[in-house]
Amino acid sequence: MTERVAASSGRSGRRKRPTMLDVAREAGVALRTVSRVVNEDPTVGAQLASRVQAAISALGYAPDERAQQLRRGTSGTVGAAVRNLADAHPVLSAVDNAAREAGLAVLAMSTEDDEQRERAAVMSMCRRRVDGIVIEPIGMSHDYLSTELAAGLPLVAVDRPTGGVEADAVLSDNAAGIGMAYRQLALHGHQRIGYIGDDERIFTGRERAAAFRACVAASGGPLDGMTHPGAVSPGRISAALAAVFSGPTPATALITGNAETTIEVLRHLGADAGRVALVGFDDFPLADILRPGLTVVAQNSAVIGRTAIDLLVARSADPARPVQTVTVPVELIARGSGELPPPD
Amino acid sequence: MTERVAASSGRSGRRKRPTMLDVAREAGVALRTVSRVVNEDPTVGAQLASRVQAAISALGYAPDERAQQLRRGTSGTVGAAVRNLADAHPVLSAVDNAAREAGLAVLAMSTEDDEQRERAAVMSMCRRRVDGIVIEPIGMSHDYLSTELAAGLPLVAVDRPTGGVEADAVLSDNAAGIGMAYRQLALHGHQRIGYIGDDERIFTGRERAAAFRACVAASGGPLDGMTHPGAVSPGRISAALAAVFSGPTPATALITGNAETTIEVLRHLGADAGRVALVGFDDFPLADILRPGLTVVAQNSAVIGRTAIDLLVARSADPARPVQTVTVPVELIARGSGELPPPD
DNA sequence: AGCTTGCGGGATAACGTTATCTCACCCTGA
DNA sequence: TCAGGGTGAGATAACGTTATCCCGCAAGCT
Repeated sequence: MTERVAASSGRSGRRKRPTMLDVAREAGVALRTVSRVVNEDPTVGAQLASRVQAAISALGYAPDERAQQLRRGTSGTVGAAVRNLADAHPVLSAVDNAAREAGLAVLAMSTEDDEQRERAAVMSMCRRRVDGIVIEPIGMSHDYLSTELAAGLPLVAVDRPTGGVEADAVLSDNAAGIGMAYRQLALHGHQRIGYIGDDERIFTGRERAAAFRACVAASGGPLDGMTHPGAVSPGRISAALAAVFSGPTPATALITGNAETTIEVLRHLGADAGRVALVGFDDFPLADILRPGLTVVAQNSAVIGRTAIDLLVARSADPARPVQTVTVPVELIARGSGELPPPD
Repeated sequence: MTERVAASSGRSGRRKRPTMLDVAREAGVALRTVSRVVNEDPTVGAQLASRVQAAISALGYAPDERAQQLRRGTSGTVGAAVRNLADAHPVLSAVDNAAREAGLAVLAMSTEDDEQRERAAVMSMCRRRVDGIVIEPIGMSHDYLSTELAAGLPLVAVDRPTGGVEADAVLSDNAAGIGMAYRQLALHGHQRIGYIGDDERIFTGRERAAAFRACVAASGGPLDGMTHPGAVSPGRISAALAAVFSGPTPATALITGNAETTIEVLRHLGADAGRVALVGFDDFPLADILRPGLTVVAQNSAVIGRTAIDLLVARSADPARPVQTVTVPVELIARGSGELPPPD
């Protein structure tokens, strides 16, 4: 790592920031008048206002939002406790946009799929007195939030419901998505379809595996050895793949339960990836530049994010409104991999 | 979108949050004593402390961090103004982790590559009195920050330097990266190499294009028609590709100047992608599952993020220290696409 | 002229915390 | 018995805003 020290001698040390009082003195008016100008109170005269404005820009004054929040009692911020900040997160982006339109800033924190970190992040948000929290729940139990909820904290769960406490939630239609994937493969001649997905201890893993089993049962297909939920680790994926594609009646097609699994499966299939019919739950960037293109069940992140903020704002306005769960439809995007015929 | 209204009657309305004074009354002690207990001041007696603790948990009290910040004069928060929140952002993740270890929370805001939004985001952070800002600069000029910088705001630019004001910066070694890419292709027999990259109005686009030209000049190769900087739009990429691969001496290999360009190029190449030698600047998830695997020049996001926070903390401790620019090495990851031989 | 009205603008008290100062108290030593 | 120190805990003043109250002043009315 190369370090280059610039010629400049740096800054002039930390001066204290100008406060409203400084502006008032500079403009020769009372403190309260500066406040009025900042808040565009129409009762202040035009030439006096411009004098204050001049003082504001002369001093480079910017109001301290913490003090405003403290005084006003509202923070204008929503917390977003998301699983991951490193990977693509279209829902967070949608939340950010919707929040901005509602005049709210977003305090995003990563939970890294860790229950302790989720709790730490959420409690930190509470201490900051955010106006609401959007959470991708990790843990099974969110009892630690019951006091905050009772105090009126608007909380919206995204992707999975909260456990132990009642809160608004925005979920994707997991069962419908699995159904779409299954029907698409069946439509293209597949009778033996395998499923590899997330751990059933996780809500989405549970819902999708259950939906898959229901599809198989409904179509009268063979059930045993076709459903493989579990943690996303290279070893387990490899074993699951071996199980699905071996035995007397090997699968001819595969449904993967989330993006991570899909990618790990593709990694294992390697050069064979083009030969097996595959539909993945979750779209991801670059799914379209694979050969063949990857057929996916895509969640509608934009709608999910916006709905989450809508629910947050609604609860904020009326803390007593009934708890609501919104299910957002998913969409099948056919790109080729799900339309491959069986080997025969 | 399906809506389901749960049976529950919702919450009990918004109660006011308990304050330190409430705890003091509950425990029958003075306000100041509660503060001492919260801050683990050892001068408070054991049984009194436990009595206060009991009152705290009975009331579900959590200190108001805004008031603490106001009083203490520090916010324990760093702002992160990043280009994008929707796509993968390993640097942000590294910043988040490093900041957490330093006891700082991260207020992440997206600038969406928009100069106005960058400014709005940064000013909003300033109003929140963050202890420092990590920024991926968008605009050419950051003069609007000069007052804040003079007031001692620690500012660290990441990926690109700030314009018009002096600030610490963490940059990748763009020239070395382009050099690595060029040498790798030359090593595998390529003599005519093309470059498609970002607009030269953008710092990284400028640096990388310049480095590429220097490589070509140094190896005595043909320069004209080989360097194609510009905005990343499907139309321009398509035109650039046509230009590079046509004419009397078409290129046999390609360097792409950033991840966006790489992906757009792959999209255009389609089935031919496996036939052209390609090295991309920037690694991205899934680059390894393409066929052939994509050879890339990878930036060290983890080091970049950590260094940014280190610089921030250092400047916070000593506002007068000289401005510093740290250059982080890049790494070539050979996965196949950069090792393809020329067609002959 | 004296009174009301309206309006621009100033003093002051919150908001919830922490820092400084003060004080009451207990224990020790002479 | 009393001085002296150390210790635990309370009163009070900030931090930078905004909200409430109030006042001075000019104009319009009788």
